[in-house]
Amino acid sequence: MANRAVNNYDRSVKTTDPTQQQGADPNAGLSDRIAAELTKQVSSGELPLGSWLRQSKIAEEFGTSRTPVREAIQSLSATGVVELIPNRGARIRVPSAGEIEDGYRVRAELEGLAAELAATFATQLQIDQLIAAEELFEAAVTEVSDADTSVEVGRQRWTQANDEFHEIILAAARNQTLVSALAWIHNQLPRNLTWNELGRDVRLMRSNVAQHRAIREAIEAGDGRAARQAMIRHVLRSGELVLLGLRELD
Amino acid sequence: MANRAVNNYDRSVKTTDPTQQQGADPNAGLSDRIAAELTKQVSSGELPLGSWLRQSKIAEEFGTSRTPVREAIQSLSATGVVELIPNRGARIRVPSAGEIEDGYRVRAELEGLAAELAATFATQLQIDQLIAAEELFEAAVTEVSDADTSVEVGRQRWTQANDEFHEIILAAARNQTLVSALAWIHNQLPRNLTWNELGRDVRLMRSNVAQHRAIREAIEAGDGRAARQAMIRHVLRSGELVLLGLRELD
DNA sequence: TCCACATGGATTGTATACCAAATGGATTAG
DNA sequence: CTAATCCATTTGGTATACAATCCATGTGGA
Repeated sequence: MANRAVNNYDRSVKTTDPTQQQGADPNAGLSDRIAAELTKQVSSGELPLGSWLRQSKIAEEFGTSRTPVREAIQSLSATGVVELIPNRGARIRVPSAGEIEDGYRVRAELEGLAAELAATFATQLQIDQLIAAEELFEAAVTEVSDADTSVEVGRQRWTQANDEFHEIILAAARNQTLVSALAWIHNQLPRNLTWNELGRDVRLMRSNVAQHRAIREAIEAGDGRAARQAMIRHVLRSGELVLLGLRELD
Repeated sequence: MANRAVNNYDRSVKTTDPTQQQGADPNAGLSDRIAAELTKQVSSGELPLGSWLRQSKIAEEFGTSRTPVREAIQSLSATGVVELIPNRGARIRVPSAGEIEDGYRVRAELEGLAAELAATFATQLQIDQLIAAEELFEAAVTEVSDADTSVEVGRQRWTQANDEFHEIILAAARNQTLVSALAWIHNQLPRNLTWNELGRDVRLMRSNVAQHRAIREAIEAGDGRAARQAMIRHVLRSGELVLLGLRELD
């Protein structure tokens, strides 16, 4: 019925994975666009972990039939965003403590590789971008310390800085499979877990900023081994923080 | 019409990814079963790289309607087995040289981590299983050297030994995310590429067997760092072999 | 009071039919 | 030999129907 027209500006061959990035989707494939939008909503926390994905409701929201919605859900299941329970539907995966532990170990390895590669391939421009991201971090810290500004602002600022920092390193690593692999693992491990723990304590944030600086310095110095080690430590500490937060819930 | 009854021996909650392993599918979800079967056929080379997946034909083969087939294809696209060309259909992805290079770099890292973890966690039983796999390797080598037996037998034997060897290490690593991550990358990089190069030259095979032995010895000695290094070298060499084979085609 | 069991509503999973849009190749015109 | 046109095939999406399944709720009995 209410069917919005599809704009066909541009023919793209679309060789990459659908749900990979948060970027606004081009033309190809309603199901892909729905899948991408849903993953974005999961990552942003707009859709809470453990909640159900009702096909009819989603179809209504997007103004489509159930068919492309079901295809999208299949994609989400394949990428691990969602778990499929037979005859019950799709539920947004809430990782167990064990899965988080395992996941951060793998993520550390991959990001460590990215840092090592970045140490040999990074351009001066990318180094400068890393430094800019660090300044964003410090801005976020002072914003949180400041009693005036809301917590939400600080959260967004910090998240953005963090995303940028890691994405710059990833770009500098010049390995497309690595990009895909990290996108994959970000679907397994919900992104924002870290902030929940970090945002409480300014000392933790300062420590975190220092870790980022150490990574950048190693990359700038072209010391691949040091960059890798610094990155691995950084990611593993984040994982420990998240696990600590989980154990508090008992 | 011709609709086979579905056996419901066993209710499984099915929390894991659908196309993950090659194992025969349980109950849940026709689309999942189709996706799993198709990925298996791609991995085994039954479906050649670059060929098209025709919805109608597949639907006919499985005795279903197009609906679950389309959902399965969406899953395959999400896992990277297939590339989706708008209005043209799904084609089995044939990775470029660059993708293979990047992919093997990532795979080396992940398998290296697995080997390191295995060095600390492997049980004596698993060590024995690794040794058994090594004997399978040697059997395959002699079988290939022997002019009587067909090449296909040697190929299957070697592939099985290789799969077993790496799966045992993976099991010994005790990290479920790592299992999933390697399953993911196996969908990006078709599995059997290595054999095509390895099978030609018995010296290459012997060298390969030696690499496997070195890995096992490091694991047996509990030397994580050595196991990681040996595994990384092993995987990277396989990647170089595959790349050499590709360049020959020019 | 509490447990076992039937019942009904909601939702998924699959089939079927239909059609617009697009694509690549064949055919035809220049 | 090239360019425009036409056409068969295939996808992508809508709509609808319906069996199977599951869960919650309520009912009856010990």
